[in-house]
Amino acid sequence: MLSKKTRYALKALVVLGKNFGGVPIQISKIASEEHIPKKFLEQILLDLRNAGLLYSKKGSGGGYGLVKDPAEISVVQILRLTGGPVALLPCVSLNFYQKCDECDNEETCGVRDVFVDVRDATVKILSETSIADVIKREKNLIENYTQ
Amino acid sequence: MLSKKTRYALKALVVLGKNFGGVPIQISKIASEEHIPKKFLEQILLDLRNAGLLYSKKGSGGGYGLVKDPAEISVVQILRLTGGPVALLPCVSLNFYQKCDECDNEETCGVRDVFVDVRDATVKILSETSIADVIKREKNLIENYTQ
DNA sequence: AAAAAGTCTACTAAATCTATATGCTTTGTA
DNA sequence: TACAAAGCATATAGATTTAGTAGACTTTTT
Repeated sequence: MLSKKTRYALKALVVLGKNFGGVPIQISKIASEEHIPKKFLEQILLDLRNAGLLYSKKGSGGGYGLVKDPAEISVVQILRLTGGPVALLPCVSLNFYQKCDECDNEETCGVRDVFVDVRDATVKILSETSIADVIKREKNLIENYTQ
Repeated sequence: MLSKKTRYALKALVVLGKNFGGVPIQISKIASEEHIPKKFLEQILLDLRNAGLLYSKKGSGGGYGLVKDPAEISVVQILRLTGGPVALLPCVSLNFYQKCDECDNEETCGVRDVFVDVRDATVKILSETSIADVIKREKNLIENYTQ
């Protein structure tokens, strides 16, 4: 399961992605639109800023904006920045690997082998999907929904 | 991430799967072989028994065994029995669905749409993989490893 | 100067997960 | 028949993680 932090980050990035190229958007605006606790969102956006994904502007008329084109930001990147492992087992994680306590030899673990496949399938989808793609999907869904 | 409970269950089922058709295996044997805390494993196997997956025999010479052929037990089934959602978002889970607190309309949520795809890919792999398949994978890994 | 907005750190509350403890029941066997 | 082996069942404790809150500070604009 993704953490709330990750979900909130994705939601916020979609908002910022739609606004790419425009004037900065305030935390409080994103928070109220997306029903995210403001102080929590503050921390999250700060992390994303410190990771170089967002720029910020203080003072009146300030707020946050994307540094890069939303087409250049993949969903998997956000999961890794905000949450942690994409894999379902620590011994299978590419970026948050941890040795399996109970396995004598994880090279020959059949369970692990299955979850390597799951990880690969998941990473494939999430690395091929950008914030821009999420926005496109949303548009398509809205079109078909109101028909 | 899978819980320890789920991992332990899978490990235990692999042991029991290899033994399918033989005499019952004791909790303590599985626990020591697989480095699983015995009392914890007790609870887990009890759950699997109550779910109809295992039979048990009390008293001397007792233990646990699979009720069904390991080829008939899918990995996804074990996750659902022991852990919970396979999906990465509650609003996307087939068996543990929960409404998204922050979404006004989840039918048109682009983020959700992406994680439906991820869920489908994961469920496909894990429902096509049985305990027998895990055992086969293990055998293949061992063969290639010792070469 | 004042207000708007982000920055930073610390803390707390709640939930969940992992594991342990204790006593009970059933079954086989000496 | 007694005893030991093994599972059954429930309660509880400890640890960890997550989610959210608080408060004081800095920068920028008007």
